[in-house]
Amino acid sequence: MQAPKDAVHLLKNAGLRVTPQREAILQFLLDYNGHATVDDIYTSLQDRFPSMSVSTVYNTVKQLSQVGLVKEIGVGDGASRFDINVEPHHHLVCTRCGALFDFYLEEPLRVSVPREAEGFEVEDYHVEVRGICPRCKKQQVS
Amino acid sequence: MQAPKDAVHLLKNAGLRVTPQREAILQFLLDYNGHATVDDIYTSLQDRFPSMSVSTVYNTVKQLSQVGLVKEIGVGDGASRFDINVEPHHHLVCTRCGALFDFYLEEPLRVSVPREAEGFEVEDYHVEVRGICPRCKKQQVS
DNA sequence: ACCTAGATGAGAACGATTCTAAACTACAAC
DNA sequence: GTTGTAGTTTAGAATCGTTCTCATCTAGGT
Repeated sequence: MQAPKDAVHLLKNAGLRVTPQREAILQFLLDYNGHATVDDIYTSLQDRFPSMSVSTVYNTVKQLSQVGLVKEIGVGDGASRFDINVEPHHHLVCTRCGALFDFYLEEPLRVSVPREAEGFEVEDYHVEVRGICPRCKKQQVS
Repeated sequence: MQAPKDAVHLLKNAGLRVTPQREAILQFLLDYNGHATVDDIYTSLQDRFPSMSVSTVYNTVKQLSQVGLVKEIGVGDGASRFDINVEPHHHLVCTRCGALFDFYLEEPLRVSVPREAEGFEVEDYHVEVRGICPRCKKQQVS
């Protein structure tokens, strides 16, 4: 039996209670093509849930992360972003406009733990590549 | 002529005005063995500069970053850290206690820019390895 | 239909950082 | 040395993302 892909079943399979807000938030992330911030989610769902609080969005995305349905990515200083792509992957970040692009490593990283951290147990890693995205490059006054 | 290593000359060579606060902040970072936060700097210099404002620390570390004398590293959510080690290097982060360790890659990363980001101009990259540091591993109740 | 653990909502609180505006000072020019 | 001024510092307010509190509400098992 394959795991179903609609929000309700994903929530149930993860052992989370199904509430309208959670369903909407997860569905939003499933439909959203990119890396949404809490505010993206919050403002996009204002129409359907005028009384939903930001706390609910924060609580929900945190729980979705915990059960592995979404991945939190925090690049630089700004707001955290939430990604429905939970496969291990990395990001290109535009230092001009903040745009974010996924990328995959051709081969896994070999980390040589330094002496002073001997015994460090690696859980995972994330590569943040900074640079200028094609759009911003075009807009450069040259 | 080699570039001198004391704070005053470093500031001058970088074209920054030499103020007592700047000198003290840069000297603190030169002496500090690790990754200091703005608060570390601010509280450590309270004795010598009781009236120094946090803004000054923020302004100064920002300028020092801009001229390449220090490197800002932002891992996860907490406060930014500032590193006098400006060589390209990466970090192990303990997910329990937040401890930070430097590490170097054995070979440079090969980044394959995805199609949707064709033309992305890579400036630099930073690898954040998450895991459990040896100290926290020992303290685990098993 | 009922009960209760868990979820929601409104707003306060928080920590990191940035902004503002007035007073001060490094340093180049005289 | 004195002066002028652009750049710096200061205190505190403001901002932003996020977490907390607690009273109300509800999903879902019985």
